[in-house]
Amino acid sequence: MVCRLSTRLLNICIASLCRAHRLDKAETVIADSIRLGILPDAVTYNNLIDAYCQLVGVDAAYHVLDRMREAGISPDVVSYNSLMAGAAMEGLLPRLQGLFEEMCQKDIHPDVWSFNTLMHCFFKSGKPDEANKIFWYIMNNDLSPSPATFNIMINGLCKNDFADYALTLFWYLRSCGLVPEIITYNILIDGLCKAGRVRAAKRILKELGKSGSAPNAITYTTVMKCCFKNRQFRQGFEILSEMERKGYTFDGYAYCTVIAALVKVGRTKEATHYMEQMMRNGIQLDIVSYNTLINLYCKEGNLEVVSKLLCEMEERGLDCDKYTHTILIHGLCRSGDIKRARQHLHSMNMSFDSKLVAYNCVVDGLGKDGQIDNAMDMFKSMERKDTFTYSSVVHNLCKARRYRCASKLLLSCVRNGLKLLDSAQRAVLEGLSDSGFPSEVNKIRSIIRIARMSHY
DNA sequence: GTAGGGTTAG
Repeated sequence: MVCRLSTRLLNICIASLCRAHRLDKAETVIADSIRLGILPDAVTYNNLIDAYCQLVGVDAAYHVLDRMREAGISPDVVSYNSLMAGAAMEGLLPRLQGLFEEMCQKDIHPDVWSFNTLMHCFFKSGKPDEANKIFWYIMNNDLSPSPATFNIMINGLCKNDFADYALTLFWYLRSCGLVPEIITYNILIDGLCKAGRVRAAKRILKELGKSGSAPNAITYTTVMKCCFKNRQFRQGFEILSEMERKGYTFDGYAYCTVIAALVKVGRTKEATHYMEQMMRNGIQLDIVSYNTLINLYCKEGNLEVVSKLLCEMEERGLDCDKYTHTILIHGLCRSGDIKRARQHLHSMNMSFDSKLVAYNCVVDGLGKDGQIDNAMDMFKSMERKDTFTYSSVVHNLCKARRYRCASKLLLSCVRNGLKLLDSAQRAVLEGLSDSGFPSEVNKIRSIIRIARMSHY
């Protein structure tokens, strides 16, 4: 009895050390307890497996499984579920499948958690069909789906362009005896917003209001972000005020959303206010918050603080990502230092897709600097181009009054199934008509109309 | 004891 009670105390202690990321200390406590005759049980090891997965990696966690067996304790479904969650977190689908098989071979029956994790990893690995199969396996084999089953499905479907299917599942959920959670609403609202289905998202938000459960800070951040993405800044900032009025706690996500939006509309003073508040509230900066702050200081032209932040990141062992580089390149272009921007772009050791936005910045920077031929050269050298690449070049060609060249690009853009930004399209059409090519204008208009129809 | 929100180009 005493020993069992002590093991429970040991587990409470280990759980709290793991939460505090103090793995070394947890190991010392376990070793000391064993010396005192207090033996760890399955819960102790499962806690440890979970912590190793999150803090070190699934391989390190697997060693704990070996130690568990050596201590005469059989790993159970929780041990395997934790390991599989670790593999899913690292996106290691084959590893997860291996663990799943190993578990079945050892006659440990997978539960709905195991299947949920498998489904999640299939989605993460870009295999929505496989995930869908698992979902229907759960449904058809009476494995009692949990709310998480639906959350993972709805999230995965939204992120893989199946927003309609996600909506259907949302309405279907109740007939399985489940009630949507706040997470379910948040996932769906975000998914629909990102799919451009703002009206459907509003309907779900209304549904949340009717459900009796309250939106949380994540709901607010999600909806706010959706407004900003659609350039509805006024509405977005109204949601911000409401969030403040109602006393919601801001975390790093909320602060970064607000700061980035304020920077985008040029309200850097207010952005600085929120940044200071974020610092005062002791929010730990991660790579995304550093990028947000670097962007703010770039916009203000305070390059001294930018380099200070970069040093700080390095000291803390945080690597610059594509966003950091793109923000810096954009900052250099804006300050008129196109040469350094180009150098920085070429020093980026990443895939072309990760560099696309940075390329767009430099192409635009060259055009704005009056180097339209250099801009065209860079444009031609690009492996892939998007709406922004075309729009920026077209805009700059119009500025240089090279309307014929701009209209050719506009047409090739349409042929590639891309839409030019309205402002760029207008610039071409107005330019052509002003410089005496009205028939050209009509031709382009009808080609655009036909292209749009064929895309529907 | 899973699952959700944040950063770049116009």
